[in-house]
Amino acid sequence: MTVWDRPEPPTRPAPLDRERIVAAAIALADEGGLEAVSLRKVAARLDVGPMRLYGYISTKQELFDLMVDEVYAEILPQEQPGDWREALRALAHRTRHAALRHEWLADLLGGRPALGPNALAVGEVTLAALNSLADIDTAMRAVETVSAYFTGAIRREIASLRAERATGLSKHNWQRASGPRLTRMLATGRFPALTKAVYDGTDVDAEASFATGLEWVLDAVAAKLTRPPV
Amino acid sequence: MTVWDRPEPPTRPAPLDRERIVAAAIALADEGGLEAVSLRKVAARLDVGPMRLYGYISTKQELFDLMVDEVYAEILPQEQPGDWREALRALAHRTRHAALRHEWLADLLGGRPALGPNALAVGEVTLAALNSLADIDTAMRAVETVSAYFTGAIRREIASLRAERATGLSKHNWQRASGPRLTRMLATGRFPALTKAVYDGTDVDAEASFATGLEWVLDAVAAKLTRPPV
DNA sequence: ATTTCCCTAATACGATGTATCGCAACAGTA
DNA sequence: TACTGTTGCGATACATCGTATTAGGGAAAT
Repeated sequence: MTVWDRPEPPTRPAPLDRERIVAAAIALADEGGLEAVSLRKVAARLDVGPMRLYGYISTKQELFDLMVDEVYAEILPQEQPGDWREALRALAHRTRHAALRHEWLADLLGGRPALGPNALAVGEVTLAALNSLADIDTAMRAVETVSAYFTGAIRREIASLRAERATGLSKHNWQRASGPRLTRMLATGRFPALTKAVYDGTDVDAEASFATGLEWVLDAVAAKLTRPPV
Repeated sequence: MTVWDRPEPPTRPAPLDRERIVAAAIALADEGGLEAVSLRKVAARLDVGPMRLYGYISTKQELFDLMVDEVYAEILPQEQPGDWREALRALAHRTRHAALRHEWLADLLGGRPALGPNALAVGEVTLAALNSLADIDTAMRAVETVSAYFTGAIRREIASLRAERATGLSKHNWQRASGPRLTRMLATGRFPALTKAVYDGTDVDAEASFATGLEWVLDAVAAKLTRPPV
């Protein structure tokens, strides 16, 4: 019996697992933003019927959760950081860089509790860095405060970045020059402080402004950590 | 010619303006969250064809922008606040309360630059409160830092609130008791700091934790404002 | 060899955002 | 008063989406 006589084996279904699914979804999101992620497109990229995915996730939201946790793996520092301040600073900057690599992360950050394994691991090393310096409650408050800051700051930065991209102008230049409505509103004189800020404010690098605000918040945390040393 | 003889006048199209549209959209969002807002449903609530809305907005995203700016009208304080600290504190708390009234705001906050008239007005009074105390750049940094904090904190709070609502348990109790996977993961011993936080941490009121973190950040800002008095 | 069962793919459904098109009522002119 | 142009509204249409349901076919069990 030659090869020609034997029928082809039936096409086996493409092997699949969550890792592959999440990777495909992240690739789509990196290319076209969150809105480019549809279960149908993810499935297509894996040569699979859309319904197949429901064996691995039961809702699109769960896919987003998995994507976020995958990014937390990038955020998790490889080596144990030095002191608490370095740990929190690193967490903030690593999260920011992850969001710059995966802008869609900004849309998801803080949107729901992150309870995946990698997110937990990040939480663990972060809390651990504060272990010996404060009681648990203070430590949690510190982490939450810093996290709130950088979550909000990252979201704003990505939002500005997208707006710039959409208009093709830097935010500052846009406000000053062609944003016609804004220019008109500022010209009304009803917003003197804003106007001064727009025209006289220094254009500062996004990373620098992020870092500055972060150090302020870290200073605040430091004050609370050392005040009652516990 | 009696009334009976005269034909009814032709049904005039329902009068419409942005205000009505936005109000309908906000009502829908308050009832069922952002995902309950569809142009069709907004139109239906106004007894109008869906396409009619495109005379007033050109995209669903624009409707969201209008909704957000409408909420900024609630956030704008009625009386001029006292000192800068009071101004920033009030801004934070008023935004938080607005988000508790309109939970969907948390999904939109920081998602894109807020440039509507009410948002600008809020920005104006906020910046104005810092006018005499710092140069423009410092003032902007202060506002941005505080805003980043409360934006992130509000998002987290609403996210937790929804998660609690979905499971019917307080976050703390849920972690401790029935969240089976989380309990199992903590039991592995791989997350000692987290475990301690979950089991030994005090359950604190959301508003108190928001306020505490806020005061920390305000302390930090105060330090930077007074250091170089300018 | 036959039957059972599970997994896959196909089909189906209701909903969505928005483009397009045709019409009907009004304004202005003859 | 008849006619014509214009404007803006509604209906229809389309591609897409998340997901429920169904039917089929290969693997495992008998």
